[in-house]
Amino acid sequence: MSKPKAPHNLQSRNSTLDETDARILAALDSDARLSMSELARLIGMSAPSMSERVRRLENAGVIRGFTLDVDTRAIGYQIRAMVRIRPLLGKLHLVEKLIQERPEFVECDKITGDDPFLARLVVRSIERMDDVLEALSEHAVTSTAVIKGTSVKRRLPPL
Amino acid sequence: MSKPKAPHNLQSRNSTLDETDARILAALDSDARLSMSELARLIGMSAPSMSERVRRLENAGVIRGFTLDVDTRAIGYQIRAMVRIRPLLGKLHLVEKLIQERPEFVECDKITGDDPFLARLVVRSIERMDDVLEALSEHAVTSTAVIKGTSVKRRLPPL
DNA sequence: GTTGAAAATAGCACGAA
DNA sequence: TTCGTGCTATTTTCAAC
Repeated sequence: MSKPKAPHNLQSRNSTLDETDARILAALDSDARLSMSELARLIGMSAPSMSERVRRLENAGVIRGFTLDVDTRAIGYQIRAMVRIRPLLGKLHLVEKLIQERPEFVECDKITGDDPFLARLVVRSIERMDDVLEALSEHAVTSTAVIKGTSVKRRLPPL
Repeated sequence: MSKPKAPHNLQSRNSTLDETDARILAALDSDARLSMSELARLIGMSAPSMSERVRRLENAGVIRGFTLDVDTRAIGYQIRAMVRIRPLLGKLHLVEKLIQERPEFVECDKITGDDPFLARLVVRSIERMDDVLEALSEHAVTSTAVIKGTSVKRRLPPL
């Protein structure tokens, strides 16, 4: 009775997610601490199968981890900003190291264009922001845009 | 094995985190699915107390939620980019709505400066990226920087 | 994929510092 | 208040199918 499944391989490559996987990811994205049993109930299958599916998604590298969404304001970090960083000639690696070592930079991507780095900065106050940027000013030119609000909260792309 | 706790209220305001809370947040940030018992073992306290602390961090709004870290490449989204978006005169709200309705924009902040929006875009291919940007071109000017890599993976600010 | 039993865990009431 | 203990309900895991 092997019915050849339709090769609806919509993914451009890799780990083909079926619709169940998509629903699992969506559910876990909204609450990563859902119990496997509850998740199984939601999707409509048994707990052991659910555990196995989730484990597979982890092993396939689709799920990289389970993380926290922390409100940095609630712990005293009042200011968030996006900072474009252009190291002076020959200082690319030094500047990258400085960014990595400054924990107020909570995220940093390497990007194409005039400014090699785009970093997310979280600080307790404007004064502190100035300190952080000042520390870079000897080695890089920075452009800072303060975050006024959020239009789209982090979410998954269409599955 | 109890250490005398000093009221070192380091937070600039709000929800004072003690050192235990900081360790809890750090542990959950690296694995948000840690069981309360295991977490309790790590930190050195009983499971019920741990549950209560975590619940308090949630109620205080410090922990906003538990989320997934998904590798979008592993599900076929090969390209990531940061897009600065400047709506044409009078089109601010329209453009914001367009961004929100386009699921490939997985995050968007409202920022100060010439470009009101800075969005993270995740697409399956360059061609698809062009489609998305083209759809905005009638109402906004965009500047796109493709992400080549990561210097700092999302992390918590110093606690 | 399922079921069912054993081990681990979570949630609750209650008492101690 | 915050934490610990002991109890019960739930969940996880492992085996076998």
